[in-house]
Amino acid sequence: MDLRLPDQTIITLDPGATGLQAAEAIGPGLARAAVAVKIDGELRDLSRPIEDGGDFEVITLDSDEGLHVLRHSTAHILAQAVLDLFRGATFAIGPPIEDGFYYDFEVPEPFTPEDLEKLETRMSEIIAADQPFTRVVMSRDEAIQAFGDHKFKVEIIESLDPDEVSGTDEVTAYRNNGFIDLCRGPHLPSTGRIPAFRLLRSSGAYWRGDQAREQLQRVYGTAWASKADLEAHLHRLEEAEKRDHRRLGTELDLYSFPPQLGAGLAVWHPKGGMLRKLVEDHSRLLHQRFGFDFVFTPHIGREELWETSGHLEFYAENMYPKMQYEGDPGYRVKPMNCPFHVLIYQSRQRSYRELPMRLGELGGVYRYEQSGVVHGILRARGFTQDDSHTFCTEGQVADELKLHLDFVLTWLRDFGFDEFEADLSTRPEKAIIHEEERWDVAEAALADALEAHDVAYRVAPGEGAFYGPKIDVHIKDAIGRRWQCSTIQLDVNTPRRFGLQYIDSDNTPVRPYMIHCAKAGSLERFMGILVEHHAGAFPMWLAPVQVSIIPVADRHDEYARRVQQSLVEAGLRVEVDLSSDTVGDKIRRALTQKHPAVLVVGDDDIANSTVGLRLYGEDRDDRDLPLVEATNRLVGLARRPS
RNA sequence: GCCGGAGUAGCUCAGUGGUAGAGCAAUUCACUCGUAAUGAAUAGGCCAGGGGUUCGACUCCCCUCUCCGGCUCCA
Repeated sequence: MDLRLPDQTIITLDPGATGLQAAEAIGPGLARAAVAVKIDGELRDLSRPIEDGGDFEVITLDSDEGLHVLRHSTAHILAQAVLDLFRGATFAIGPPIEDGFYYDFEVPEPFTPEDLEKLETRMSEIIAADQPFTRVVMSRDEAIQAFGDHKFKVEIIESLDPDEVSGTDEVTAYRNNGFIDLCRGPHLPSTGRIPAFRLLRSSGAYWRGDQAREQLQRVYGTAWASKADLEAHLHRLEEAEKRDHRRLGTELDLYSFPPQLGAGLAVWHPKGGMLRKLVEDHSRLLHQRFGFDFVFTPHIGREELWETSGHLEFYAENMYPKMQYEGDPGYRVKPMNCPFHVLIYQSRQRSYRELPMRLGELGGVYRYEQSGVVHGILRARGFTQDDSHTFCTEGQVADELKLHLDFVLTWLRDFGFDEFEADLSTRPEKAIIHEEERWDVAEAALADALEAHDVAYRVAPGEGAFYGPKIDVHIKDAIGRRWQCSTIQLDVNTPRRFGLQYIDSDNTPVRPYMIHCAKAGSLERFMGILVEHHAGAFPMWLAPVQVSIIPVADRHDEYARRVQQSLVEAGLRVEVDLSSDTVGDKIRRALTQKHPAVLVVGDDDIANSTVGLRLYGEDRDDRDLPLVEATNRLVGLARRPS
């Protein structure tokens, strides 16, 4: 049989040769590094015979697929250790995930940190024993027999679609020593091939993610191709912790979450308030540039409004309860701005000549999030949407969607994000919408808009809002994490529910389409992402304090204040450090606060009208710089991006 | 909401069934200094809140609140 290698060379082997033998035929070094092989795109164990030729690739720990195999095998060993050490434990599922793996168990008592240490020790013993993994093929009935003591495994076996697994009524399992686990594989040749792993934490998880089902104990771990890689990964986790927006919020004095306010509710301190103002200003500016008019609407509205909009039907669990005095109709705090904008549209009769009508608002909304999910300002109960609603004709939909996408991408780029991925979410099953053809038009228009902007996207079938399909734009931050921010949703339902119409050129009433769009999503969440993305060291145009001035001694205070005055007149946000600390201490404080620019002024500067300039992130300073020149440079650096 | 962990000075954290500790920050004084911590002194606490057990609770038990890690959900 012939195997075609990735470089297109062909090697010829006897049929039935194993993947390992094939790797040896290529080279002994490769064979030693091999953890699995890939034949015609299918990952397989090294020890498994190859019957027919095809495209062949050796998988090592240098690739994501190799790490996937490594982590999957490590998860098996975790399960093996748990079953060894905990009487009465049974195991559910244990897949590899990004950067690691987890395994879910049903155990009488949750795992403690000490338990994790014991498990790591046991796993190390299993790895040291270098037990070979053996692939076992069995019939479904045999498998149910073999896993009879483990109810979750039996449930999995019974739910497997035979056609999907192998086209036969067979399932596979992997055995090492006395331990066997149901698994599609592939696995490492033996347990000794795991170079480095660590258990990270345990937590609760539901069987199949269903709150109504058993609560299991999930153990998270990670595994890497080398001890150095593991250390690097643990270091990255620490770095992520250092840029945690809650920690930086305290350190940089941006915002806090007073317990007296309740979960998910933040107060913004002066520096955080400045950050907000800058973000809000930019939002208003771009709205205006893209042809949106700003509106203002109240925080509460009659409950009836939410009945009409359908939110009480679909969204009630996230809404705060009704506020009502005796004899009045009862009010709800708004979780969304849409119905209010609809009311503006409806305030008088509309003509086709007025469309598209684009209404924008920085609207404060409140949502009752489950207590366990609130997370700083990334997931709050009160937040501000940079919301807009566009009313347009069917013929305008495609162009409007393109304009909205353009707006969204401009916004994100201005804040320093330039890697995007989009999800196109299509009609969900729960959508109780009669105008199906409108859904089809809408979904096609969104796909067109994405293609017109050359944004990579994937289709998420059935994940649209109940009122229409949507595009969600995800950004990648400085340490590679993906965040969902912007959303553009085409709404075919709200105009119908509110009976919206406009008078067309032929004097007939027509129902408009509606487009919901949020660029940041939640301004607070977006600012949290900004804090983590920049690790608190904002680009100069966003920095609450742009320049701090440090007089060397207190006889320089007056000059420092004059410099401040002159920079403020140039439009900069400037602080002077008038404390009696040493220069080194003041510098340290300015750097810790991540101020973009530091000006040190002393005797020479007073004599020559100069300053010493040091920029954040540059470990050097520029002395004897004429103040005029420094001002020009700083003003240039502080310019907003678009 | 569920599972687990936690809450001690503004921040980071020690501590123990017998009257509460450190570092940083703060305040005062001295120092007046040229690019990441000058020194000394002072002040600061209903040990999250409420019940209980106990001669005695910050410590043990129960409830509530808030936070953390997940599940689930989502902007």
